[in-house]
Amino acid sequence: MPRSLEQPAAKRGRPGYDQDSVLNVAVQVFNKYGYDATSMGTLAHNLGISKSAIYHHVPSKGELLRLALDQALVPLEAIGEDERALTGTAEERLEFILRSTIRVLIERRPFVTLLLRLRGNTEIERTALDRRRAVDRQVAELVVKAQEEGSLRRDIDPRTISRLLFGTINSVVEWYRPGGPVTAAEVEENAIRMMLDGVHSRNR
Amino acid sequence: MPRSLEQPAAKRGRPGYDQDSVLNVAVQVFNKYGYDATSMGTLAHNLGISKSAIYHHVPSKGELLRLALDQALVPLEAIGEDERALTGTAEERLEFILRSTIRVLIERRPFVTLLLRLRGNTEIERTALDRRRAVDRQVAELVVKAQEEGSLRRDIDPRTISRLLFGTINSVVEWYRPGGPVTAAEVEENAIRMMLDGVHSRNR
DNA sequence: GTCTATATGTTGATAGAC
DNA sequence: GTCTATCAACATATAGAC
Repeated sequence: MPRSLEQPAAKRGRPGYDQDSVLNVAVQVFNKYGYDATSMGTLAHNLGISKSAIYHHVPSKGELLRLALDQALVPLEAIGEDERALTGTAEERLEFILRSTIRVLIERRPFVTLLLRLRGNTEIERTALDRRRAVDRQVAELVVKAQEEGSLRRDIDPRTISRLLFGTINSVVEWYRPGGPVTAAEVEENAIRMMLDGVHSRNR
Repeated sequence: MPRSLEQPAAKRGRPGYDQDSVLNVAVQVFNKYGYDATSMGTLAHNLGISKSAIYHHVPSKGELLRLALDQALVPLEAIGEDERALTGTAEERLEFILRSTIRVLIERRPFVTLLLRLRGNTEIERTALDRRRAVDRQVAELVVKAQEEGSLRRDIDPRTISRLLFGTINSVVEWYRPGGPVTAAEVEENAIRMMLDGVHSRNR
């Protein structure tokens, strides 16, 4: 069971890693250099231990990736199972999912970042991408329903809408940093307003 | 001097590559597997020639990347130097730049895709990222001016606005495919409308 | 939980023939 | 413009001691 993600989990004295603390450092390093460009040697150096010591905590580099991706996918999948994603108008459900996605994206930023950059080179990556696509599909369906409902504009192809919505939201991982000039709640609110109402001023 | 990018450039008989045709194939392969995950062996296989034959056309893997990134950066930088990006209201200039960026993104999709996925691991990558950031900065400044002008909403931090705008636009490379259900002109128009006016229907 | 060695394959790149 | 042969460096992963 994963511990709190707010702080590096363990890492008390100095080394003395457990799987969680290795995972947290690994994801940071993967995001900095890219998963493929990160060797177990580079990772070992960033952990301050030897390459072989990593294999005490995790059986392979691929498994390290799988564990990290799960940290993003589990909460993302949970959104779609929440009651608020399943009841109410399509507009309400859509907004709930968009807001929740932004929140998960920020709370688990390093893990989601890793997920969003996958290329599908290995079976592990392809499995993760399939799970991600299933999440995306739910939004695409809600966009169609919201258009039929009359709450979303009908002059734009629904697939284009849902893809641009995800593009907007997902880009947050590339620039949001905790402790920066904008709080997580502000990012959520601003992104939602921009997506729903646009950037034009209303008095025009 | 680069030739037309519409068709694979050369590749008449079968092999007989020149630098441009090697570059076009290379970028496709880089985007499929990721630059770092693509070995010269994989690339050679996709080209149908041997590894060493590639080195007749290009001195290194890094130089192949540099040439590809230039194909994206040159037209992106040209947008900011166009007269329409420098005259008129901030709103007009911003819309011109956004529309032009979407166009370049679609016209040079494989090259821009490569640029957008860089991690900055090598000097070549860092130089390209610097050039990209300079392009982004121009938009960020225009957003501030458009807010002062009164054409853009003032209740959202300008940095957040410009970053979400780029997030929306840049995501196009991940799903737009020529010959697909949506034309390039439609993508441009729809993305602009969504960014400026939002996805909400107007009669609410 | 960590280490030093080591096994085994793959990497980017070169030499030199055709 | 392409090839085969080759190399040193580096990759992931294992063995076994402390």
